[in-house]
Amino acid sequence: MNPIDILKTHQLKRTVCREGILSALLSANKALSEEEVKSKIDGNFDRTTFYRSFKTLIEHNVLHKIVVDEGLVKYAITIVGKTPEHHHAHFVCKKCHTVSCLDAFTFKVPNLPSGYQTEDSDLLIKGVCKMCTI
Amino acid sequence: MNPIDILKTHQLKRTVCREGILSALLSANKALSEEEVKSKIDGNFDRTTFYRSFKTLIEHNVLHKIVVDEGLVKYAITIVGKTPEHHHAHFVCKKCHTVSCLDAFTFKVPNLPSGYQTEDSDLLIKGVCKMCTI
DNA sequence: GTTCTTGCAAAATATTTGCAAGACG
DNA sequence: CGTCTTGCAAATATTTTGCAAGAAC
Repeated sequence: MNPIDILKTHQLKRTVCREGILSALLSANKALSEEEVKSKIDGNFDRTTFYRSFKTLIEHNVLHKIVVDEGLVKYAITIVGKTPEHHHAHFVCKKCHTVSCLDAFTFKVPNLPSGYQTEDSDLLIKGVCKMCTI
Repeated sequence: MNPIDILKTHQLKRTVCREGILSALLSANKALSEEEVKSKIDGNFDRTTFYRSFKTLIEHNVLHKIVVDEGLVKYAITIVGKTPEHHHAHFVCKKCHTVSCLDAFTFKVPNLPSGYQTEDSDLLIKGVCKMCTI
C-alpha cells in the first residue's frame, strides 16, 4: 500500500502534505505525533494544514488518533479487516514513549453490565516495550 | 468515604476547592469534567486552582483522568483494591457523553507479544449506555 | 473552470508559571 | 509561624475559523 493508492481509494485529492503524512506513517510502522511527522517530511507545512490533513484522513478512516493521558497526541494508519467484535489495542512505552498499534493482537470486549452496548473501544496498554526491556 | 477523610488519609490540606471537587465526584457517581464540577459546587474558583487541585489529587492517587479522543477531559475517583493484573474500564456514552467507571467490571489484559510488559492500562469502551438505550 | 487545499492572520481554548496574599495546621 | 494553596496576570500551547491565492482533477 502506498500513499497515492490510499488517497485514490478514498477519493481524496493527492496533495504533498497528505502524501507526506502517509509515507511518514507507513515507513515508521508506529504512531507518530504531528511533530514527528513534520520532521520526517521535506515540505514545510503550516500547522493549520497538518491539523486539517489529519482531520480529513481520520474522517475517511485512513488514520486514527491515539491520545495518551498526558496530552500526547499521535496518529496511526488504520488497518482494516478486523471483525467488528474484535478490537485492537495500542501500546505506549513508559520509557521511550513509542506508541504502537498491536495489530496482530485483538481482544474481545467482555460483556458489560446489562443495558450497555459496545460499539467501539480504545485500549491503551502502558508498560515497557521490547526494545527498552533488553 | 467523605472528602475530609480522603484528604486526611492522603495527608493533603483540607481546602474548600478540594473538598468541593471530591464531594461533587462522590455524589455524581460518574466522571465529571472541570466544567461539570464547577457547576456542582458553590465557591467560584479560578481555573488555575482547579487545574492545580486536580493535579494534586491525581498525583496522590485520589482521582484519575479520563481523556476521550475528541479532547474531552473528565476526572473520576480512584477506587482501590483491584488486583494488579485486573484492570478496570471506562465507558463513554456516544449519546449523552456520560463517562462512567465500570468498577465492578475488571478484565485481564491478554498476553502481549513477547518482550512487552504491561504495567497499566486504559480501556475506554464507547457505545450507548443503559439510560440512552431505553 | 470548478472544487478542494493551502497559508496566513487572528480568534478561541487550554494549560502552565511566577509571585504576592491568604489559609491551614 | 512555617508551609502549602489561592487568585491574578501573563506567558505558552493547542486548535479552529475566515478568506484569498493556488493546486488538483
